[in-house]
Amino acid sequence: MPELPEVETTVRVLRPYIVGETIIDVWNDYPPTVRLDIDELRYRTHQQSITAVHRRAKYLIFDLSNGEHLIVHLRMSGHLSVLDGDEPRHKHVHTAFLLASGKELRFRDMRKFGTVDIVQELEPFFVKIGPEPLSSNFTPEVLKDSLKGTARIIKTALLDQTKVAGIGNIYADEALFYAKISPEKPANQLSKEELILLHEAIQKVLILGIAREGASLDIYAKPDGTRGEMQNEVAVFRRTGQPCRSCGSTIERKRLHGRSTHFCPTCQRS
DNA sequence: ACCGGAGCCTGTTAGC
DNA sequence: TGCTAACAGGCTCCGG
Repeated sequence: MPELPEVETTVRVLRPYIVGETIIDVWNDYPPTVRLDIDELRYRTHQQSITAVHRRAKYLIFDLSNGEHLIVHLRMSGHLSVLDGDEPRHKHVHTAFLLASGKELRFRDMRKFGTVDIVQELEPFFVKIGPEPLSSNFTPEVLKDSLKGTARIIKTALLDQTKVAGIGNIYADEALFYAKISPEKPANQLSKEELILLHEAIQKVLILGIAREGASLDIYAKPDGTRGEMQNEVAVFRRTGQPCRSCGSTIERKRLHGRSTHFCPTCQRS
């Protein structure tokens, strides 16, 4: 489940291997991944060099020399790597960008939920996406504005990418734990103090996640195949039945709107 | 305008 | 032990 820290880690590890490479062809054996006609993608990326790689929300963005932007979303099981073209493709690779150097940017995706897109302008593509939680523009006031319009429970609101960008199930649970807020509290009922705590907690867990190079709980790994370390530092996520590291209470799990939610019933009372 | 739920996938795990 | 069913979860679409 790549979330902001996992995508950011992918960008950082990939960058030195991919910037300066030139795309000469695209291979694909599962068309739904590519959100446009495959021949059009091939045409628009042909002989384009990759000038930069960056991230917005959970999307990876490859800037091309013609000014266009290749956008990849890893969704549940996506993984990007740069390998020699003569190495056999893993069976879950469904899209590959053939590079002039003979290498390939390979998109492995067991669950096939991932997407590849290309746009001329970034802004329209991200028009519905909420603020970047690690940008200097993201303040407790911005978080308050994002949440004031919704009576949904805070756990669900945090997963809504139009409210705040980049948070998924792991970091939502972790942030709510550090902010000592019940996942079931209505988002628009958070006090000013709670908004400040939640803002701080969101940044804390995302920064820690990036520092640990992501959480390899299931199949997430860095582009070079090595694992992140964040799974060793989670406070509540998938720690059901284990003692809370703060108060010793037993961590509970509850299904909220179809998402498993982990929390400490003592620390996260209100 | 907003919300909840189904659907998309397949490897792993739980349960009979 | 061997099978099936449930589960995992980000995002889009659809209906209320």
